Amino acid sequence: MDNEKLHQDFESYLIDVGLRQTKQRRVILDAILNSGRHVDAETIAQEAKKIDQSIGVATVYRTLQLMTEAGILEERRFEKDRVKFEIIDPNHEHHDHLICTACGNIVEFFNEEVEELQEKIAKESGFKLTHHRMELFGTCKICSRSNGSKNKSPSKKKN
Amino acid sequence: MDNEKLHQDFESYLIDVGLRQTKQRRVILDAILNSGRHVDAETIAQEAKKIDQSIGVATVYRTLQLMTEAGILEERRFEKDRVKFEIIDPNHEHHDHLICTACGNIVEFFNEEVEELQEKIAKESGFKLTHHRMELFGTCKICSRSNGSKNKSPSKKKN
DNA sequence: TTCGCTGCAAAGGATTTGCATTCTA
DNA sequence: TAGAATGCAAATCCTTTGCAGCGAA
Repeated sequence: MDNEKLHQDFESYLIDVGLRQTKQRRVILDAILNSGRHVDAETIAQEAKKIDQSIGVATVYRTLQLMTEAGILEERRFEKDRVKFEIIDPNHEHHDHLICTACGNIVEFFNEEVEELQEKIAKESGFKLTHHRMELFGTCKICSRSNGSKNKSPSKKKN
Repeated sequence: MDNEKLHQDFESYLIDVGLRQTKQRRVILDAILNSGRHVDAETIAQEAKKIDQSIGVATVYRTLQLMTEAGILEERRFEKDRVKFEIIDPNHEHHDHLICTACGNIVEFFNEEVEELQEKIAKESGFKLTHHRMELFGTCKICSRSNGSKNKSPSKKKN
């Protein structure tokens, strides 16, 4: 992932729609890049505060929404409560997720057959697809091996 | 769908786990049956109040959770905020959903290839699947035909 | 200088919880 | 009768909003 390009893409978007570039927006994008894939707003806010203590949560939420509109971020709702954000890499295709319910680990995968099948199913029902998601829940290799007796708190592991 | 069987299944579950049968629980199950597939807690609560005015929302939420644990209800999170509930018909296989983002209509579908593919993908990553979901978003036949200019408020239609 | 952006705190909205009371088994 | 279940209201928790001051263009 090219961090510099992301900053450029975001700034281009801001100029396009007539919005302003601010220090906070740059800091928050860096915070996201420092936080790993699939992170929630709170984690991003904490990371942003490490760079600039004065940044408020409201700005983080507003910026996250803006970046989603800009198409550089995508919202994911794997869990009941928190929304997680993921950077869209324009060089990679759409992907889906495998989620380990024991340790919380999330694995991304891309499968051409799934993509084709989705289009086929939509067509059969007369739907014109805009987007889709496929999420597989289960236990990952490691957690399956440890027999499910460990790793009691899935929500603790941040990724 | 056999309403009587559902009541029986739920009561069997209550007995099994040592919980009590109450008027409210029966009423709430009837309310769900009266509300259609994919309804949120608020709608169910309203429907329940039609039968028994005194039923509180807390009881509805607690009962919904209980029924989910009992395996007769499943939670669905198609939208950002509200959780929707769907009765699990034990005679039918697992299914996935097509969601019209214009009118809010939800179409259920079952596709054997999808099921097989999911298992295959999980196996490749060493995951043991417990459950999965596939959601296709787009515009349905009717909304596509009306050119997207109508049906401004997807959230209004309850189903 | 304009008016978009920000931080702060207060507001929202769905869901949960504490508690005294009611009711099932 | 025990203690599970209920209704009510207050509490949560994430997210959004109002507003006055700040700062980018």
